[in-house]
Amino acid sequence: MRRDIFQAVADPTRRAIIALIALQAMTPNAIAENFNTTRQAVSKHLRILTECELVKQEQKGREIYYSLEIDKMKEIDKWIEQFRKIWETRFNQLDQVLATIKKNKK
Amino acid sequence: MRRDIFQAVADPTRRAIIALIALQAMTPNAIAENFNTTRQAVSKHLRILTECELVKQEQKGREIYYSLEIDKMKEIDKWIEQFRKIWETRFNQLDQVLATIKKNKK
DNA sequence: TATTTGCGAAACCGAAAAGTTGCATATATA
DNA sequence: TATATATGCAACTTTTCGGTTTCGCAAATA
Repeated sequence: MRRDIFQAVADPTRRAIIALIALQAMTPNAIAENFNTTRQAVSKHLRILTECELVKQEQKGREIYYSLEIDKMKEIDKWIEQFRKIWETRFNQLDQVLATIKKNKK
Repeated sequence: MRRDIFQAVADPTRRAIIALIALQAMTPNAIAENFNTTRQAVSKHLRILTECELVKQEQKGREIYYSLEIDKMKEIDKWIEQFRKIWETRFNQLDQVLATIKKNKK
């Protein structure tokens, strides 16, 4: 069981679930209605998402509402940041090259 | 074969390879030296990364240099963006709440 | 109280993935 | 030219993953 956030996000259904519950909490049944799978399959995805703390539960009677733990998503953003730095640097360099060309044309 | 960028990035070894070749191109042998796996395993990872266009090759004699296709990483960033919006909004809301508390204290 | 509903957990299955081994090919080098 | 080196590719094995089915439990409802 690897259960890290990148592995959790690798599955397209789980990404869809994440997007679905990002703004409002939903029950497993309600979530499952949006997909071509059974409630149990969704339940399994939710367990994986819960295990890596991407999702939190709130029990209301016999219903359980799942919602996104948005802060956890920042971990992915944090990993991406190192690459963002690279492409921003390159963009600035390209920008300078273009500026130089423009200057020389005058 | 799913071969999408999220599945590619799910593997920790592949993430390490990506980080390794982000700044300078490297040969499979040189990359493999950084891990506890065989060259063939690394080669397989590189193939997967190449297939989803995260990595590009440059042949030099009998050596092949692999480097990161940084633009492709933007796809992950793009997906994260929708959530960044959410947490930034919440942060601003929290900020307002704090400002209001401060104001009322005066 | 009996039945329905919402849910998680375990057992099972088929497909896919990750790693290993062995081999083929092309480029260096002695 | 013979050998060593760098690499990719295919076959095979083991593990993991996603899904379904079945079950049990608790809460709602008739």
